[in-house]
Amino acid sequence: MGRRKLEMKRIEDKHSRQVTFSKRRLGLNNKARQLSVLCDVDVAVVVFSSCGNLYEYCSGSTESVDAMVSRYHKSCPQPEERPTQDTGISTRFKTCNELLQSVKRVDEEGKDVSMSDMTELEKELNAALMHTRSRKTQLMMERVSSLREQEKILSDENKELNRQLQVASAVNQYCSRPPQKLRALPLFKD
Amino acid sequence: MGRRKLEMKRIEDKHSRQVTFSKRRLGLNNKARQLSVLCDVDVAVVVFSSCGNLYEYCSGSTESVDAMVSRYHKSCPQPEERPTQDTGISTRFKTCNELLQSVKRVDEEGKDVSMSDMTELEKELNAALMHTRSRKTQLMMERVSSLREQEKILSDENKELNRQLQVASAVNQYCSRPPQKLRALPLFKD
DNA sequence: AACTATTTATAAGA
DNA sequence: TTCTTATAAATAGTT
Repeated sequence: MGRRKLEMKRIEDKHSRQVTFSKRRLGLNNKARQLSVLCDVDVAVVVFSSCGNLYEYCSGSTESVDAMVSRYHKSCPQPEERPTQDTGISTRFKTCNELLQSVKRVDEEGKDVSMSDMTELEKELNAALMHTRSRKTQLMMERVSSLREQEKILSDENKELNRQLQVASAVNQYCSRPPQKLRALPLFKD
Repeated sequence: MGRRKLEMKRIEDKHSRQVTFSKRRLGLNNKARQLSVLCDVDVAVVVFSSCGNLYEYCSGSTESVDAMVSRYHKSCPQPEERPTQDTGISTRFKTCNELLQSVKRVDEEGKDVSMSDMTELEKELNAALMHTRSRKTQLMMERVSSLREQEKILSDENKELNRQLQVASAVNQYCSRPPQKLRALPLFKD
């Protein structure tokens, strides 16, 4: 999508490649954000540039943030990943969308907004960011623990299967003795 | 981009949301692949769906997210000292502890600190925050991939054990037939 | 950084 | 699910 169709191969011109990288990296982040918002999922994008720089994007969901955060606080009292200092700021906004509307309004109305309004909005946005970050962490932690559980189940199942297999092999070994030997056994006496 | 413009908020209709998720997830992967090919960089995309499913995309078909991350670790022995991707701010502090000492000093000396010192410190703290966040994301991704790998290994082992067990049971069943029946079989003819 | 001609992605419909 | 198509969005090359 541009003045001409690009071949899907490495752009040889260094400058063009850099420009395309900047544009498309932002584009990718936008796509990730849209997917996350529209479909209510969490998305992370990580890009390692060839010279070793790291770029990442990470989404947060807007759904029932407060409930999530408090649940997370209750269930995860881990010192290492304590969600960011809850400053006691609570948004007066019901939804993240409402908050974004305010930002848009400020953006559109331009200079008609007071300093204190902006400060307030900054606080709100910061609080929303905290919540989002907490939720992201929580989702990842949940995913990790569910994988751990799955691992435990599989591991147990594995042990049990191994045991059964051992029993089965023992029986097989018994059965695979030559027939004449079998006939001599008490089991076949009658 | 479609028949009508979509509001950037959670799609409430479950079916539409699912359809959009499928389409856009593939779209995101395509964008990631294009970025990776055109600009010669490595890209990873991780999606956690709300019901806990994990979808990953990773440029370079042979390289897992995990491998990518460890490669990154190797090439950057001191990630905490690298300038951040977004701000380009690099800390003049060798350690996080040194930074914290500065904060403490500011806190104790109270008003004797200039505005520009505070601005500088704010920048440093912000940079440190960025690094911490990146590292956290990386560590979590690493954990998720290694757990996924472990899950795969166990799952394969499980399948194989089940197969072996099935064979073993079949043999057992054969062996546990009553002796008179066994004697009638061609195997015991002579 | 903006612009704009094109290409690409995709929402809704079938 | 898959295809089609009208339309929105992204972006390659230009300024």
